[in-house]
Amino acid sequence: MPNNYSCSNCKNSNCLIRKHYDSESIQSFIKEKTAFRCNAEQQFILEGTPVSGLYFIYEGNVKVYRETANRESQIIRLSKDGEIVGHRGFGTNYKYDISASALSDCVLCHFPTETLIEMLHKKPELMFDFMLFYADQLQKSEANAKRFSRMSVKDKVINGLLFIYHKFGQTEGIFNITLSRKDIADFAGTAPDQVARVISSLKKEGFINAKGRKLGLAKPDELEESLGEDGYFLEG
DNA sequence: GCATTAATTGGTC
DNA sequence: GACCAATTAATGC
Repeated sequence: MPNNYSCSNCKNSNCLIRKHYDSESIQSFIKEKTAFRCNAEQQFILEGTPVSGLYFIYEGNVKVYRETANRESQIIRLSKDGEIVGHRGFGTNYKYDISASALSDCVLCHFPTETLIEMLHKKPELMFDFMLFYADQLQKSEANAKRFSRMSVKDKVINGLLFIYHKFGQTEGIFNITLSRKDIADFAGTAPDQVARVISSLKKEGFINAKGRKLGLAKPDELEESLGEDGYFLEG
């Protein structure tokens, strides 16, 4: 590899490839991996495009989304270091059914489909980890579907903010991820102006920190309690 | 600093 | 609660 984004330098303990990369049997496959930089806002998977393989986030934050006919978009997942992107299309689909863009400057690793398939056959432990991963994703996506029905706009937004808080954390009271109001809206399943309203009311109640456009939670625990019994969910 | 773009607020259905 | 318009704030150059 021409750069230093090799698996041996990788610090993502949650990466499935990283976990098995010492194994002799898959060395030759790992050499086929390509790593590349992706600037913030840049799209690297376009819905409807032929599946080329699987992406792993070496570094950075990414959004996975789908665009509807009238140019509305729905964020399906927010992903960070070590996570897999494009797995829905892997194996069976000919085309990607989602789009993906970088939310920050990223480094992405890419494995061609054939390479990965051969590698999975060569290394049953890796195959097993992938199976667990897919099962977990399925479970989460079902939990996710539950959330979307019957929840007020305010709760959707609060839920989204709590999710961001838990997944990405915050430093000095500000989220470790940059999201526009539109991104938050697309993630929570509402419109940006609704998000703005909820945020401004939360600000008045002292639940939110703001630095310019960036946000953070001031009292996450209390905010979490303010959601009803079945309000909060955790997904990965 | 200024121009561009995003966020916010208010109003209407 | 969705949609639109006007104002205001933040950011990039």
